[in-house]
Amino acid sequence: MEETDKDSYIQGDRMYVATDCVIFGFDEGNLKLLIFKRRVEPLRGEWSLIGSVVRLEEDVQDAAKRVLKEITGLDGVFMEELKSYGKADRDPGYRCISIAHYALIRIGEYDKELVKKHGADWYDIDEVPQLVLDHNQMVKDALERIKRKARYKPIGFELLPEKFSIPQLQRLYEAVYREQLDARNFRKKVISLNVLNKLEEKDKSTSKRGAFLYKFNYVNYQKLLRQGFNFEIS
Amino acid sequence: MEETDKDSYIQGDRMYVATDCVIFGFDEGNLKLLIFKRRVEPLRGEWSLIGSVVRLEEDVQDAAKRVLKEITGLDGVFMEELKSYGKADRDPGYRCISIAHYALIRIGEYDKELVKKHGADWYDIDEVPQLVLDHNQMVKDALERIKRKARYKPIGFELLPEKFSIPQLQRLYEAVYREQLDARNFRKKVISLNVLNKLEEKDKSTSKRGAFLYKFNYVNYQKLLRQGFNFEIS
DNA sequence: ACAAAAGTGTTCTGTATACACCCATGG
DNA sequence: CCATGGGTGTATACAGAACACTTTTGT
Repeated sequence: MEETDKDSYIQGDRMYVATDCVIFGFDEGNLKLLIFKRRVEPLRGEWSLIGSVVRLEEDVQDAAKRVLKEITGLDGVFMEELKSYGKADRDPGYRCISIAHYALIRIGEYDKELVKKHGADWYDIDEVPQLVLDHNQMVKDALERIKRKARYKPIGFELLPEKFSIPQLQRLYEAVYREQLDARNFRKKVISLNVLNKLEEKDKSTSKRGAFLYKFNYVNYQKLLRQGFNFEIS
Repeated sequence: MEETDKDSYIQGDRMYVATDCVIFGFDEGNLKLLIFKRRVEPLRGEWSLIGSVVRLEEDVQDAAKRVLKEITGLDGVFMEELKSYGKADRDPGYRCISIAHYALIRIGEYDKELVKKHGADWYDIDEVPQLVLDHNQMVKDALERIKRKARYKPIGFELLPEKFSIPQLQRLYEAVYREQLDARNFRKKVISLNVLNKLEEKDKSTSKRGAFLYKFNYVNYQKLLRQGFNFEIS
């Protein structure tokens, strides 16, 4: 389990390596963060990112994937190393460095039972409570990272369902950049990249008229990547 | 010492945390890398990045700084975390993850005695020999990082002496990007950023006419950072 | 019929790019 | 006097930014 691993190891004379996951989702126009309330000492009752000690025989990256899977049931989603948190005094209990990772998940697809069972919950990114240790810093760093990353990688598609409308995509970018975008310019830009396949279907959930749905075209995206391109949108 | 720390700790039942430093310099139009030849087992005689185990009471970042200082005598130079290398089998001897860092140093300023004493040497970035473990991968990753970083931060100034000419700066960018740049456009671009103070002096080392020297204006650079800007040069 | 979101084009402006010649100096 | 690298300006193309109205349809 995410918390017990760590706790069962407490000793004062050695270094522990852990990983903590900053898990983002997107829903109803808001960027969300998955956190959980600790049920065991130390720090019982405090909000925390989800993490675990890295096992001796386990790749660090695999540990992060394991954590994500344990709490959301998901694998194969976008996940990347953020950075390490290695201050000697970051954890008052024992010497532990954390290699933080961040993940972008489709908020419709996670395993709700599992999340509930672990006492985890989604928080709007503006309403994240105080977290244990340096976890708020991790969230801040991860946010900056995805903001920057969105400029050269189409990060948004990881967070949306398979079929999505252009206004939906725009709301996502607005949530990440924290600014309003011009609908005409936005549409022009994303369509010009040639990585969207328009479907016949419409999404009628947000308007009477309905917005056409699109799918992300991974083949064209690969081509684009090879050429090098700029996804800057503002 | 950079190697002995690690070696004196060998045990099979625990996780070690190390740091390895990718140290770049720039000289005579070439980007260079500082590496050293191991003098003790294991892997005696092999080329390696410079690294050390992170001490129990030491911040990871401080460990990286310590390593850099031990071998070059420098501190206060630009140094940043690259990423972690956490494969369970990356080091056949024992379980050790490495938090790699990269540094950009002024090649005229390091302590030559110290470097020599450690068996270290500068290699042209195109002529780096095979290194131990995953160190070649670290170098490759660091190179990609500085290439990308150069697009939004004026990374070049860390590698040049305090006073430098515009052609010198251009050669540095050419070495990092691995492509020829147009001298007129390059000059136009860097001057337009308003972060260079022109001096009266000239550098006559590369031409008879001499090229005016400049200093980097950190105050204006801070202003620029606040506005957000694009250092893209090509 | 009206409210509410989706969808559509054009103009302007700034910036990146391409490109060729004169300048200053030491030898 | 000439070889070598330093320094300068202009024209063109392209991409980002600003901007307002029509369409659709459920209620």
